[in-house]
Amino acid sequence: MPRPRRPLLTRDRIVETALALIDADGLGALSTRRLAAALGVQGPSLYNHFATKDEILDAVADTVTVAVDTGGFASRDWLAALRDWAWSYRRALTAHPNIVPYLAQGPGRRPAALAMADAVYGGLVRAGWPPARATHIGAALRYFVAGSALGSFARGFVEDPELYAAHYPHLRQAHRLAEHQQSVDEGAFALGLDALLHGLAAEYTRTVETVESARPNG
Amino acid sequence: MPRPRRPLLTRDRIVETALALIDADGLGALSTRRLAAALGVQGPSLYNHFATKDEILDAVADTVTVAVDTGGFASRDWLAALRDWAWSYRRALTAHPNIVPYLAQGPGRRPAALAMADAVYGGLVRAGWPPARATHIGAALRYFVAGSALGSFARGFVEDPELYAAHYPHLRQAHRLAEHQQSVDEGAFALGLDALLHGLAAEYTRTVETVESARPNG
DNA sequence: CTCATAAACTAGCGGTGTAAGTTTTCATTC
DNA sequence: GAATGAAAACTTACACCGCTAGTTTATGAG
Repeated sequence: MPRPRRPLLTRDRIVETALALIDADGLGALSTRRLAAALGVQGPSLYNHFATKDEILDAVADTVTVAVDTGGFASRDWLAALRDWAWSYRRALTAHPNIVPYLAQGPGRRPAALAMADAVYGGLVRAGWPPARATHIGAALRYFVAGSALGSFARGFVEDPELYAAHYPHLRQAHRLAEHQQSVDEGAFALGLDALLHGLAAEYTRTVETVESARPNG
Repeated sequence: MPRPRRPLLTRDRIVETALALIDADGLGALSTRRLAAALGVQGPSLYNHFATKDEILDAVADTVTVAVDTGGFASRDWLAALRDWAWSYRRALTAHPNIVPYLAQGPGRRPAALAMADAVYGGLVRAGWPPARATHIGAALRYFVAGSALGSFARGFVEDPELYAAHYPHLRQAHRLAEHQQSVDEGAFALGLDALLHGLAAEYTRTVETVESARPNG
């Protein structure tokens, strides 16, 4: 087949299909040939639209990040904005858990990931956090969200009662974790996020507010 | 070469060499043939000692986990034990960052990972946390530690000043993050961990201690 | 001494990412 | 409207991947 009258592929169609395949079968199951086949095309044709497979994955990762809402930093106080952002971030990642290991490597050059970092960092600095602190807070929350979406804690345990009964006295019920996967993971996330934000709020009153009220224009 | 007089391979030697290769060149660069070559042997010979490549990676991951110290749960109060454990866990992972994506998938059937989960969960329950809460706390800390070791926050940003200057007003200094990688990542971890533990301590006094003092044997 | 097992080998299968070169069509320019 | 260059599909091919099968020989147990 030579060049078709209407292009068979577009970047958008490739990314969309790649995400669907990753969601369905996992990151490891995405090969250029399988992706091409799903698009009704031969493997190397993809390289007319992307330079490498990683470039395709970057695009997929960025479409996932686009769904993250950082609007709170423009309209709400920093603590509420952080909470909203963290939950939105988590929802975006858990909607496509199989791409998270790739996405968790950092923003790289992906526009949506950079825009997100920009909004979070800018919002924290505007709220009065020192720049270095703002970096730390953004990083800490990213650690937590990425870690929570990366491997489901609950699914990480094998469903094999005998394995635990033998050697791990406190894990007798661990094989049941998979049943309640979603509630375990979400409960752990909610608890951890609340604790984290609680601690940050305390730190804020201890450092930022104190310093500001001591300044002439505080 | 037929069967040698003294075996050329042992499981330990394979695991040790695999970890060294992963540390040096990354998880993706570990192939059975390259690993075998580093051991002075042909690729398929590895399968006399391990059934699959994943089994090798499991063994590598578990040797990394062995270094995590959970001793605090036997000797210290739960909050100090959590802090010690989290730092020890982080040190163990950041010593071998390239294996973290594999390790972060969960304990599976790896003995050291299961023993760690057992110690943490047991310690928290013994301190008075309700079992469901103990699960959440262990998971939340694992999220945070794994996320922090997974992709270095600082290294996730590309070293390209122009990229940021153009479109991301608050990230003008982001290209410098890589220089201070270790201090950024450690600072973010320290801040986040302190905040998390601070929040958990507050939750403890609010729920566990209150309930215990209300009980006859409180 | 016998013999099953262990531990190396070689050969090979089906899969991978992607480079190279071919063909035809589209879009632009003279 | 013809010429031309880029675009978008193709086929072929390379080096690598995890792993299986079958071969050879040394070891260790009965």
